[in-house]
Amino acid sequence: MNQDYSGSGDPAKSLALLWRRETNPPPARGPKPALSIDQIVTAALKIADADGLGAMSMRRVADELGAGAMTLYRYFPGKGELLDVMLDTVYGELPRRVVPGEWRARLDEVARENRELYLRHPWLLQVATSRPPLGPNVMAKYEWELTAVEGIGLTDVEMDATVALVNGYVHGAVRTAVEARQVIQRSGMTDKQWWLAHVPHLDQIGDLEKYPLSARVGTTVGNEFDAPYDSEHAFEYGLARLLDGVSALVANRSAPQD
Amino acid sequence: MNQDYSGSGDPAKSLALLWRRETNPPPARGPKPALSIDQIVTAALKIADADGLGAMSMRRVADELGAGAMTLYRYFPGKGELLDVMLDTVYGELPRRVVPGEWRARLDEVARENRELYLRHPWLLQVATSRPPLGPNVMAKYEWELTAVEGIGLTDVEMDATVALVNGYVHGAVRTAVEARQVIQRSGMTDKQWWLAHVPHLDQIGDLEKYPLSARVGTTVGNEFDAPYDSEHAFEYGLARLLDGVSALVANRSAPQD
DNA sequence: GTCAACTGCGTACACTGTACGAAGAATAGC
DNA sequence: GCTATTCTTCGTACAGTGTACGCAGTTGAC
Repeated sequence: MNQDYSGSGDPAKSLALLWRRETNPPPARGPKPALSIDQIVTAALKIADADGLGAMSMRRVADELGAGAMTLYRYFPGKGELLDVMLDTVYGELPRRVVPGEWRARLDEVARENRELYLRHPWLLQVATSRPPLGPNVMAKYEWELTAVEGIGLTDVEMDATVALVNGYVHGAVRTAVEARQVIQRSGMTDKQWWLAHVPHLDQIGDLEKYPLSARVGTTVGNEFDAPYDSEHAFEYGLARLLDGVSALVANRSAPQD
Repeated sequence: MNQDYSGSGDPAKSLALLWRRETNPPPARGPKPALSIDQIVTAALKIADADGLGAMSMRRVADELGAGAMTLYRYFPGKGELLDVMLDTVYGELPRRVVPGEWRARLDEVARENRELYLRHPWLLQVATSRPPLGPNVMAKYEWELTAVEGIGLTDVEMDATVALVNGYVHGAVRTAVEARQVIQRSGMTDKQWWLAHVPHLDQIGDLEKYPLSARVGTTVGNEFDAPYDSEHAFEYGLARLLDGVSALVANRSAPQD
């Protein structure tokens, strides 16, 4: 679900980092810093993108920059704050296109842009965002997402809930897809191979006839997709259902019949 | 998203553990084992429920049982297999009620039972389930979930996708709720306190007027719920939208008009 | 030239999963 | 009862983690 990391410290310090504002005038005496916030964030992003959050240790980031591990603590209070800045930074990659026309097209765009972002930076899926770092890109993202559902008859509360619903949906769908992709890599087995390795033992142990629906549906799905889980299809199916559901609410709001 | 843990080993050994089948006759010579699979799983569940998956280390589980850490490896090939058995065990807590009447009531029950389970065992949210351990309760759960959408006009593929959609939705909704609950505990601040601590600095740093929708909607939501995120409301809202979406599909299937 | 202020970073600590192998216990065969 | 065999328990070790502490060395003001 989440790493525990999030900048737990002083809001002033965190916000200064996120918006790249120096709170104090630069010190007159002493050596100039050899690194910068941006350099460290870039190095950390490179590692997280390539090898995952688990591989992004302070030592590894420092190595990447040819520095000692403790040096990073001159720039960030801790790993949590580094992660906060990484998050705000990649949110900056969102094109944030505002699609003209219907709200549904706009909300669809929100879902797809978020999906692309998660696929490009799968470590995002591990970052808790219930109290997001209030950097420029986090703010702009929320504003853009609200724009998609503004002026279509929803209340403010419904607007917020709808945006959260779409975000949550995309998060879950991509998590499932990425999990499936990673497990193939790690295990060196496709889903079909994995299944075939289990069936004979399962058959010997349990009464497979007790699960007739699972057997029927599992077989059909397996044949259709050559895998128990086809992520592309699942994403499209789920998004269509979700937007249909929102559609019903919007229709109800614009033409209430009771 | 996920801990990397899952029993990566030999299917025969994993399935034997899950179904509690001894593959070989019990050994004649040597001391009798002092522990049992069930004892270890019970201890591990107690720790995970109380303090989270992060606290559930092999050493801690062993301590709980008054044994040495390495002793556990006589019973489980590794931590992954222990987690597999834990997962199958808690799935056994699902009442798996089959609600009579409409499919929607059944699917609603599926969502709510899963929600209860996640709330009772939040560590479940951290366990990757793209290749679930094929134990008795995992199998029964899938069969029960398919029962909810059987015979309402969906194809096998749509049945599987619908069940996955509902499961994914519940996972995401509870994850968000649990995250919010935990962050309050850890930080000792309510969301409102946290927000109030940030606003003055934000105001000084950025141009808050650039985010008019966020300001308006954020304020309304904050007033309405006394928190940026009210999990009960969010769950109900999202589930209603989702089932409405499925409803549209089911209606289309039972009365195709094109 | 002196000194204060600053940066870089080595070391240390308490954790993790688990490979290895030694120590001890229980039984079979005599 | 004795020995050999087989099995269980678990101490130690290793390569990791985030980061507190404090020392060494650099820079610029006076």
